[in-house]
Amino acid sequence: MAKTLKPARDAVEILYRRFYEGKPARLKNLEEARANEEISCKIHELRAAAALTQTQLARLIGTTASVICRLEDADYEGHSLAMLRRIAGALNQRVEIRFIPIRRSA
Amino acid sequence: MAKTLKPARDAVEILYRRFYEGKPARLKNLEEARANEEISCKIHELRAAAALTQTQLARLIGTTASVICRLEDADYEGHSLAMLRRIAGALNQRVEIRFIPIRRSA
DNA sequence: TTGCACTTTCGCAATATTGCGAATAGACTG
DNA sequence: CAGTCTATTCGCAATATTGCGAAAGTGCAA
Repeated sequence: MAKTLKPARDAVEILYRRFYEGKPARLKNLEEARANEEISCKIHELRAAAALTQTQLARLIGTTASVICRLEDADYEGHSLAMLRRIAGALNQRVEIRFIPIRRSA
Repeated sequence: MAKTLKPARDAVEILYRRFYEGKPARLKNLEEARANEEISCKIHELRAAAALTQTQLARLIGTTASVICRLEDADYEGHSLAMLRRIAGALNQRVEIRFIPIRRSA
């Protein structure tokens, strides 16, 4: 109440301050969630770009539509390299993995 | 016997022709093996660059040295995104994943 | 040679991911 | 409306990855 913070710009910023700012563990979870979401999104984009249905892609990699659906769910946390490679292979892509340094802002 | 191939340059090329050329399944396995080897190598390099022993890195990510050793084994096929992220996180890196189109040479 | 730190290999239990069918929901068309 | 195609959710078995200790293999220095 006291410290007179300058007013937050919007709801997102308010929520960020309340739940994440200065809480490394939560920030880490947030980053993981974003990373998973990104992968799900890429899989969906790749499939869409190839103009395939979930069932068609599933058959290409030897599994079922429900599995593809699970992979494209942004909340899915079980992404594996093996599955990414299977999908990439079916769509004539390869998976590149890079480790990128993070500059920590103290 | 007949077709009069021009002589192969070296043993590697001979072996390549005998076992891989024109055999997509084997080429795919070869590519996977190379990808796994590359990841193992990167993990090792990252750890070396951070000047950590396997035991030290293991403690950073909450596991044991034997696990790290397994990951750095070039023949290991079980690399997972989860583990790569744990290692990256401990070493202040992030894992970037990209799908890259393969130009198929017919 | 011994000691010491580090690495590697092995086996098995614990956990996580995948396989897959069934049921449901949504969108679109005739 | 029914019919069709697509997407989503659920549960559980099958497979894959991880956890972890014990034992043995390296390399180096005293």
